[in-house]
This record gives sequence, structure tokens and C-alpha cells, in this order.
Amino acid sequence: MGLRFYDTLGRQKTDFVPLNPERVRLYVCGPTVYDRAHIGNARPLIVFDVLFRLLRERFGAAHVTYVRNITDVDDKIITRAAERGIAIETLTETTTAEFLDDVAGLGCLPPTVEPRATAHIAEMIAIIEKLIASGHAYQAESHVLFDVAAMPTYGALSHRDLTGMQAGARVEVASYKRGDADFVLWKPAAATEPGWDSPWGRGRPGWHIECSAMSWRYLGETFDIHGGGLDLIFPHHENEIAQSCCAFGRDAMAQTWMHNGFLQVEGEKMSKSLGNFVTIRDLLTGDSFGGRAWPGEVLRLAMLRTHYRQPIDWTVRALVEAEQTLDRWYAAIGNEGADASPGKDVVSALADDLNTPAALAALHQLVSSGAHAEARASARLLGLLQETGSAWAARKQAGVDAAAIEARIAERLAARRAKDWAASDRIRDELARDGILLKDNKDGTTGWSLSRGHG
RNA sequence: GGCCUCGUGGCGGAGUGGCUACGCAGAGGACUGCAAAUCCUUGCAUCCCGGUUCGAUUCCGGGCGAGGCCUCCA
Repeated sequence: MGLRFYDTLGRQKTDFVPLNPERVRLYVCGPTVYDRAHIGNARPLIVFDVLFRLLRERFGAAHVTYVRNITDVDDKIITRAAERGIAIETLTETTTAEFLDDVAGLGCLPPTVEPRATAHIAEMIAIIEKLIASGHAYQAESHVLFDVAAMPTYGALSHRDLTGMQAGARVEVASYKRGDADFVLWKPAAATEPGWDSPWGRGRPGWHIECSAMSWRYLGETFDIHGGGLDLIFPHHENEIAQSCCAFGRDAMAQTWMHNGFLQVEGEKMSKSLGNFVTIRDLLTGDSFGGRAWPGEVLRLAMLRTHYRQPIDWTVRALVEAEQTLDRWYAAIGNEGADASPGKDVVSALADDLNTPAALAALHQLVSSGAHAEARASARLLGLLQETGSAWAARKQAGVDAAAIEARIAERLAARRAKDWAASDRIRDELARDGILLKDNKDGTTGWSLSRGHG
């Protein structure tokens, strides 16, 4: 069956037909590397990773190109480096490495290309020159600005009519801007700031031009899918469309625009002032959320329980539930399922606008019906159950003295054989207090595991 | 103010013009020395008011409520 995705531009689900099925092209806005990525950033990373996996499944891994950029030149970077008294390159290189570490921890496949903005200044300059030549951009006081009034369709993505609002607003416009909504393509760089030589003097790019340049370089003038967070619709994506369409004389930059919804933390907007700012790093290795570290797959499952366009409330309770589900799945499937195709219901759920909740329901069905190989393959389409069952269990049990536990189990078995229930139960209770749960049957103890919440 | 989402059982969360997934928790049962784990069974919902329709949770209008974006915050 075919793929259908909700397109923000057309405000409806549309059948997805790649421009070229031999080369399906996906672009997602990546991080500005000035600080650690937070859990809100993790959502597009996970959502579009699932999309990448689905596209690879459908068109073949060799036929999908996924570009996720790294923005390593930006005001926030300059400010942060100055605050910390370190070189800009030090900040961006460190933060980029941390970012890649975090994404790997979330179980994301590496994108085909992860271009850095500073390595594509030439492409940016080329696009800006095209825009000036075509009358869509102008130079003013060492800046180059995009002339929004020169693009009649500006605002289509966000459903705004900024061109019409300009005339009345003229009085308020910044001195060098022709129109209120005009945005910066290139701006002058102070001597202490990073800068590149250009036809307009030494300067640096505006934020939006980077994505137009890098998508052009690796995906061409138009491509299939452009993704990102809801907040990027305006102005970022609106401006990308303006730049790319006007520079290349195209009607569309991407065929389909996909945007993930926002995330709240325990019912509140995440912000530093509220003190509920959670980084991916905190969740994977720290103890700041729920008092412990969470495996990447737990974070991923918690994220995929909700459809990507819906708002999601990030709660400890949801993480506990996700972990419990994974524990059960790993226990049921064990190490089975090397080679199999994903379940039909799972694939069709994902094919319908990435309906991960429905896909997970189908996955539950596969596991409980004993279709373990199919379940494993389906889970991998979601980036889940990527370890063996033994590896999952072993990781949870790391640092536990297994020999001591086995000794206590042997002790208890002897008590049980002697029908000394008091002694038997005492040993069981003591182990339970340490988070060790025993699995019994009539003849003895078949195994043990760490209780949920210990990990 | 402008634009845009959303309102489903105790909780999380899908689909659907008619018979409403799935998960967690709850209840009952099997198993057990008793439990846990596991398995089986099971109760519980579509914000309010109109309209269209043979029939609406699903479509339309209004209301109430929640949230997001509005020049660089995912």
C-alpha cells in the first residue's frame, strides 16, 4: 500500500509519491550547537528517524538520502562562547560531539549527510547572488535582505499575509529594511566575530539561508520531504521556501512539509525558568528526571506512544510504563528474530502518516500472538528491540552480585524442599527489598530479574 | 488582536457516518505452599448546545475549555 503523509502546506494528508523513487530525499533541520540538546529536540530526531526507516523499508536503504544539518554559526553560539570564554570552534565542536552522542543514545540511524553550515558558505553566497539578480533581495547598509514584497506567495506555509500588511506598517520599519517582514540573508561581521569574505564585505549568513544552501547542495532544487518542529513553520521554513523557490525559480522547495508537535514536561511548558529543563543527556545518563538514568529505547517508546503531530506530555510515569513494556517484550522475544519482514499491520499503520500508536498496538498483538520474528522486525522499523533479550537483561543487571543471588536462591530452594515456608519467604522478601524478583515454578526458581524502577 | 491545533474510559492513546483499537492500572480465574511472574476472562469513554442524516464520537455551526505560533524557542 502507498504512503500518505500530512502536509503542513496543503493542510491535509496526501499520497506520497517520490519525485524519483531511486533517490528519495528527506531534509530535517538539525541543531544549533551552542548547548546540549533537550528532550524537546529529541522528538524530531526520533520521529524523523522512524520516517527514515520507513522510507528505507519501502524504497530500499540505498535509495533514500536523509540530510540533517548542523548549524555551527549563529548569534547564540557567539554569545555562549563569549560567556564561557572559549573559542567558537571549541564550543561548536564539543557541542556537536555531544549531540551525536545523544542521538546515538536514542538509537537513531545516522543520516546520510550531516552538513555543517560553516562548510557551505559558498553555496549560501551563490543563492544570495541569485536572489539579488532576480530582484528578490537587496543590499542595505552592509546587509543583504530578502524582499518579502517581491514574493506574492510568501506566507503560504504559515497562512500569513505579510505582504499585504506591510504598507501600513512602514513607519515602524527598521531603517535599512524596505519591508517590516524582510529578513536577513547576510549581515556584516564585527572583527571579533566569525566572518567570511563576500561580495557584500566580510560577514556571516542569516539563519534561514543555511538550510536552503545545504538542502540544495545535497538534495537539489526541489526534494521530497522537509521536516522539523512546529515552531519552525514561521519564520524559518517560510523563509527557506522564499529563498529556495525564488532563487531557483521553482514553485516548491519540498513536496511535503512535515512538522512534529511540541512537548511539555509534567504538564508544564519546558523552560529554564521553571526549572524543568531536561536534556537528553540527563535522561540517558543522569538522575535528574525520575531519579535515574533511562535506556534510549525507553525514551523512544515513550515518544512514539503519541502521534507525532499531537502534543505530548513528558512524564516519569510514561517512562516507567514504557520500560515495563520493553521488559515484557524483551522477556517474551528473548533473542529470537534475526531475519523476518515487519508485520503488515505495523507497516500499514506507519504508512498512514506515521501512526506510531497504531503501529505499537499492532506490535503488542504480534508479541502476544507469539509471532516473535515478525515482532522483532516490526520493532526495528520503529528503532526498538534493537538489542537481544539477554543484552537488555544483562545491562539492567550490571553491577549486581549474581553469584550472591544464586546462593540465596539455592538456600531458599533447600528451605522449600524442607517445607520451611517461613525461611523460604524471608529469603524472597529480603531479595525483593533489594529489587530482586524471583521467578518460581512448582519445582524451583527458574530465574530472577530486577524489579521495575531499578536499573 | 491575527493564524493554527486540540478536547475520547481511572490514566495514556488511535481509528471510524452505523457494530469504538491498543497499553497501563482495576476486577475475576488458572498456576503457586502462599505470593510474584506468566496466561485466560472482564467492567469502564467519545466537553456542552444546535444542524445535516435513517443514523454522528466521526461532517457543519455556535459555546465552553486547553495549548501553540506571531522575526530567529524543537
